[in-house]
Amino acid sequence: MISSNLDLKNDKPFYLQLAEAIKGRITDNTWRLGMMIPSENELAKEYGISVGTVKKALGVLVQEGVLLRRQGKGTFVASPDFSKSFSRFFRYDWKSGNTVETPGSKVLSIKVIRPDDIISDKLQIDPNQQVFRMKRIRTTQNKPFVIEDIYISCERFRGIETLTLDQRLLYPVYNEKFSTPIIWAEEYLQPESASSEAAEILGIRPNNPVMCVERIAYTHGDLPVEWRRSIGRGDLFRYHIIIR
Amino acid sequence: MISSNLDLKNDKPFYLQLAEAIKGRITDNTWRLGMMIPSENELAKEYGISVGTVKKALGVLVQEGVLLRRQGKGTFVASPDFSKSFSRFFRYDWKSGNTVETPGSKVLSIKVIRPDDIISDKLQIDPNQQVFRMKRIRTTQNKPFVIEDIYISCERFRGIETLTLDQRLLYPVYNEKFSTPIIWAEEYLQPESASSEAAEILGIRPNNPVMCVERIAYTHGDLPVEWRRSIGRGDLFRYHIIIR
DNA sequence: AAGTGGTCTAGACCACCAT
DNA sequence: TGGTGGTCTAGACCACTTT
Repeated sequence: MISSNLDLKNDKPFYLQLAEAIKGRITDNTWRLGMMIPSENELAKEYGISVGTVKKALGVLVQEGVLLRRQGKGTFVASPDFSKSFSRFFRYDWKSGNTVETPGSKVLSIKVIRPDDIISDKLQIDPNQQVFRMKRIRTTQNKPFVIEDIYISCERFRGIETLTLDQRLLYPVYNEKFSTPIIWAEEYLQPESASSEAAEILGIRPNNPVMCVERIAYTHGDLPVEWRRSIGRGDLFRYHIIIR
Repeated sequence: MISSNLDLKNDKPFYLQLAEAIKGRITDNTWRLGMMIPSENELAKEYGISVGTVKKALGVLVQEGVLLRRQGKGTFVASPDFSKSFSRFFRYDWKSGNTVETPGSKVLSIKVIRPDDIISDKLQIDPNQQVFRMKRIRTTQNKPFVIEDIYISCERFRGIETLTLDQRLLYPVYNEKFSTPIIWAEEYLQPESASSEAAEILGIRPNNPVMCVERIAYTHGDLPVEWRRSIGRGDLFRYHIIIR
């Protein structure tokens, strides 16, 4: 076993060093999403530390959402499910007892472009590298309620333009076809008035209120891999957040 | 020492029982915001459990933001600072290198009213109990950018109408004058078009975009104590959120 | 029965803070 | 110097899952 041993000279405690080592094995795809990682006893033996310290390291990663632990079964690399946190933000339950419904989606266009400064900055890529620009609409009950403008690196997502993306969530595609799981994201929200083009697509009147959401989605290593700008119908948009 | 001992028959582990017991002492104001609580050794002795288990209980509460621990000093009841999380949501750094500025505030009116169903429901109070309704504007560089409509229980906040509230943050007042610290809050955001009255106050045109934020603020025991509805100028509003 | 994680103990040693 | 929390050990016993 070629174990990358822990460093006594490092001022970081063992449990944090181990947590980073585990994250490293996930980042480099040694351990993939959903896979079981070695047991507490194996890790303790491999790194030459006590089981208690291993437990502490694993606890940190569970807290961060990187790992899942199941008593009697094992410890697994977590598979973040963004479709859930996405739908949380829509008032699907607004004035109706409807069941939750996954929004439909339709790709309007995918083009290869040179990124402008904002996009290359957000995606942390070289401005000379090309990116895909995808325009997409999302629907509920067959009516468009969100327009999305999505930018991703051509290099990382080479070939995505040949896939069938209609009616699919993108993040599972990123994960399964391009080994790029989305781990976390940040969003910026602001209210705007609908442009005439947006209003026409969304079936509302120009200058009606819309919510503009900018999102940067990150994979392992806090690497940004997608930038998107969404315009949502104001009357269907309700964002819920807990502040602690 | 009248120690409420832990329950072996309870299926909850000791460390969770202890965490709840500590939260109870904070809720009933035995231990107040900012106060130091007994040391690990004292708690272990008092409850008849090992120090390791106490450490685990305290770790849970640190994670929840209830406690703060300082090596060499002690463990303290955390004082949530909402002014910070509030200002996070405004684009004070938008297109300018300005330093962060606490918004000014001016109370337009405080009235005693009977709550409607929505408000008595949100505040979980009897519909026959009276509430204060406060209208307030918040300013930056002496220009209004948010209109607030705030509802609080007359009983809990008896006498607040006699205080000088202009240019003050409300949550420190709740905490210091009424022993009601705000621990957490939930918000609902949606985009709207400015009404003519709102537009006049905010210095924008009717139907310009505004952000509507509804907030329920909770004190200890998840008890709602304030409901507020804010209308913010769309061009000055930018909400930032991290999704994990 | 064997292996997993979950809880708990009773220590040890360290780093930090006050006095 | 004594008290605090932070790290770490080397076990024990339990609950759960799989074979």
